[in-house]
Amino acid sequence: MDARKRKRLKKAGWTVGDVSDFLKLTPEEREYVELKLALSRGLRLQREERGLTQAEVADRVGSSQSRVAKMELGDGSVSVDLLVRTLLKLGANRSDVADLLRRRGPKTRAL
Amino acid sequence: MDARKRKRLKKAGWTVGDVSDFLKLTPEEREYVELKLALSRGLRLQREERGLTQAEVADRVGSSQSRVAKMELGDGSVSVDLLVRTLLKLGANRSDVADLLRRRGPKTRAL
DNA sequence: TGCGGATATGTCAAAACCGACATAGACTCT
DNA sequence: AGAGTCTATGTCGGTTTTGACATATCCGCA
Repeated sequence: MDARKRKRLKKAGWTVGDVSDFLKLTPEEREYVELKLALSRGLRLQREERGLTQAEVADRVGSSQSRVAKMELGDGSVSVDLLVRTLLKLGANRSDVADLLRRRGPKTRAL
Repeated sequence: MDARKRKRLKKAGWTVGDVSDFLKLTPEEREYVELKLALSRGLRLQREERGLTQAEVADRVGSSQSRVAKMELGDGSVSVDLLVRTLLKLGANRSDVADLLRRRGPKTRAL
């Protein structure tokens, strides 16, 4: 990859690693990852809006701080199922979840 | 989020039992069930639009006919995760999934 | 009525997931 | 620097989910 392009991308919020990693995924895999990250971001936003800690959220939804951290990071050990159930327990409804799915992540906006 | 409770709701059509069960669910549980049913219906529609059998879909997404049947029925043993991954493998994207989530089911419209 | 293709239901071993715990890192105070 | 608070990471035993298989039920159609 061209050095100038790399520099430009970095400035725009990209890292070179992210891009090449991305390109290794099949379309379905990429959609799946992004879908999950959209829910992750939504969860973190919900929590921050309410000024809660991860431990408090964990309490509220019957989980643990470490798992909430993993949820917000889109960790591989977290299923879409868990993310959805957690969001619903925090008061979201189907339509809220649908909204989150539509939202693009900050890193992919530049595409 | 007990799977037994969900399972009791999977029967098609209106019966007195189903309705009273419905009223026993917490809001989160109901949202979860409906969200899942929305994806189930979406999957069946996708399949029927393409004129495929459950066995063919199973093949295409690396599963089995019986599991596809369960997916389309919103069976308690099927996770939202599996439904989403299956839809994506059939060519849907995040936005398509979001559309499905928003759609109300024919059975709940009468409420 | 009986056949054949499609869908539904039940079960199970293997894989994936989950809550919990320990611990490390990041950050802010004093 | 040390203590306190919050978030990130690694691991693990118990639970849930999954593909596969067997079998049953449904639905035309001859």
